[in-house]
Amino acid sequence: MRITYKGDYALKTILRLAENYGNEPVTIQELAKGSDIPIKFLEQILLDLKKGGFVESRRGKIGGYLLAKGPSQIKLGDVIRFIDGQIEPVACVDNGYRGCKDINRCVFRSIWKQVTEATSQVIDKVTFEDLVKKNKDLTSALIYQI
Amino acid sequence: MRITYKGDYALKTILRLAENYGNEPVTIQELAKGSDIPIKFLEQILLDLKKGGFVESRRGKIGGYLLAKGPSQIKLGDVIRFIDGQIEPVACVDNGYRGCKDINRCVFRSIWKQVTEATSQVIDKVTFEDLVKKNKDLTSALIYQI
DNA sequence: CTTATACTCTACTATTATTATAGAGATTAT
DNA sequence: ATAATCTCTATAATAATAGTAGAGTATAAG
Repeated sequence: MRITYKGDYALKTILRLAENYGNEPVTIQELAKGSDIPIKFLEQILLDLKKGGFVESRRGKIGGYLLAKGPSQIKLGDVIRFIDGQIEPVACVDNGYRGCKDINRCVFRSIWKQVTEATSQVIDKVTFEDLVKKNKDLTSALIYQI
Repeated sequence: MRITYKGDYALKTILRLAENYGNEPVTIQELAKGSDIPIKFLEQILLDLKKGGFVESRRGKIGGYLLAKGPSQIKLGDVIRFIDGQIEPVACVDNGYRGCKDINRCVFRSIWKQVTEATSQVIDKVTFEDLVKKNKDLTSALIYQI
């Protein structure tokens, strides 16, 4: 698995919208500025996320973006897989793969499967509800420190 | 972590040399042909692996490549890290990273660390001695099947 | 019904990493 | 000497990533 900038931006944006869940839509402008993301790049990412069913949009004067479902219903792994593709470290773990002559004899393949499985365990057990909570705790802990 | 073709070739080559451990050097020619790797590409990879202390070479008529240490002393993770770089899914897990404004408040960071840790657990516990054995078992099982 | 605001869509460009390919040079066993 | 083999550097082709540009569409509000 490799998280690209696109993926990183997508995750940050979803987190931001998760924190805003239940409130008014947030504009691309605000999202971009708040997370330090190039606005035109974020536009594309948001369109993707919309196609993926993660966000909804409203046009016009009081437009912006909203989470399409509750933060508890979006797993971290869902977004990662949708934006950055399969989490496998090599293509050969994928079922459609036909690059290797004798894939069934490949001792590495089972290793990649183990890595994939271990990674899934981590990213599929965390929802954005968890992340919102965690983020709140982190921030308040920091304030308390000061 | 992402295994590139270069990494894949490197692993296959080390495995091949591990199987040959204790015997005569194997030429690039043979290694390339046996694992279906472009020969000129493999040349470069072998030079890298030599710099990394994984293999030794002999020039001249009966030249070729040898493993520089015992298969039990080479972990899968060693080769992966050396050839394909850090196994972290994003750069920010790396200590030198300074891309994020408030990295200490990043809820994703701990996730990436967990993924990294889980991946290490898999790739650092397997040596090429293990892989040679596993490969032998796999092959004989296949023969037995026929 | 006009206007300002905000999302939508498609095309294009720059940069970097990956995956090679090419060819001249150096070493060594025979 | 010479044939076989590794060594080294440069270059090229392709694809992925990251970002930019601009014209178009929808909508709330006056």
